[in-house]
Amino acid sequence: MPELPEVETIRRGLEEVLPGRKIVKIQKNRHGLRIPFPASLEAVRGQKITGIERRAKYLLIRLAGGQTIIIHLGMSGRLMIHAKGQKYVPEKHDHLVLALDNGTVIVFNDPRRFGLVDVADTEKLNKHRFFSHLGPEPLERKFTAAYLCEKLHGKKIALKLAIMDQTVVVGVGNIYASEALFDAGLSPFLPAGQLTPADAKKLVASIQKVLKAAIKAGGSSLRDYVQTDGELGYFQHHWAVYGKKGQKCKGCTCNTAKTGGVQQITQGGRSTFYCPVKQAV
DNA sequence: AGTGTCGCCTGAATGC
DNA sequence: TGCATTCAGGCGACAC
Repeated sequence: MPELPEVETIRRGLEEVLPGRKIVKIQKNRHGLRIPFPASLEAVRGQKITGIERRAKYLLIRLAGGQTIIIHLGMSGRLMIHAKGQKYVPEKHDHLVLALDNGTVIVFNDPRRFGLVDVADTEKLNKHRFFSHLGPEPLERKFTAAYLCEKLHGKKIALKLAIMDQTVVVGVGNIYASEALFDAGLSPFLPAGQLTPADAKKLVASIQKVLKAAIKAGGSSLRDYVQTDGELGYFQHHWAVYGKKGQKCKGCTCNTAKTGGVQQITQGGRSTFYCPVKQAV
């Protein structure tokens, strides 16, 4: 699924082709995805795109008219760019198609339909229901060990769930939560409020490290992830613990015959992978 | 308020 | 072989 690094990679791809272009056609192939397509989506026709930004896992397409198209890819969403001259052949689950004034076609395909598209006034975006409650971006200065300790103070919730909480920090999904905790050598079960300042420092560094590495790799997390240029990519990414149940963790020095290797358990209805040796409570 | 659970959805993987 | 079941998960809604 697209997590922050994948969304950032897509943002960079879109930034290459969208700014300066005008949207000339909007084709809705169904009434909506997780939420209905807004009536105001029609009003973006004829508008010029001024920039592409990202907040958490949301893509933000800025329009000259003062509005922003909000796109979330959910679990299985893809954006594909068909440059002028590349024939657009409709595929199953192509839900929204935007045509630009230079012949480029942007397609939002999402089999599982957990994604969403909305339109909002750019100036009021921070008050929008998708954004008003969000915590800091993990790669920005506000996300520090001191902030994390203070935010988690008194919480009994498991650390893994805490760092996936959008109000704590955005963009850390199920895969990177497991990877970051492994990198930091912290137990996913630790009551979040018990995180020491020293370990918070490690955790912040590890979250930033794994996200940056994934962005550098060009986004990576799902097998069916497709880059915005339509090319398949990065399926070969190797996780340290994610998806490695029973196997040796990255750089493993454990006696896996005894430990059973990487453990897979469920927290909050989601799979958590961890090394019982390096991430002991 | 903090915490836990559910449901949305399809397709791949697994089970019998 | 083929059908049925399970699993994957972001995130809002809801229950306690």
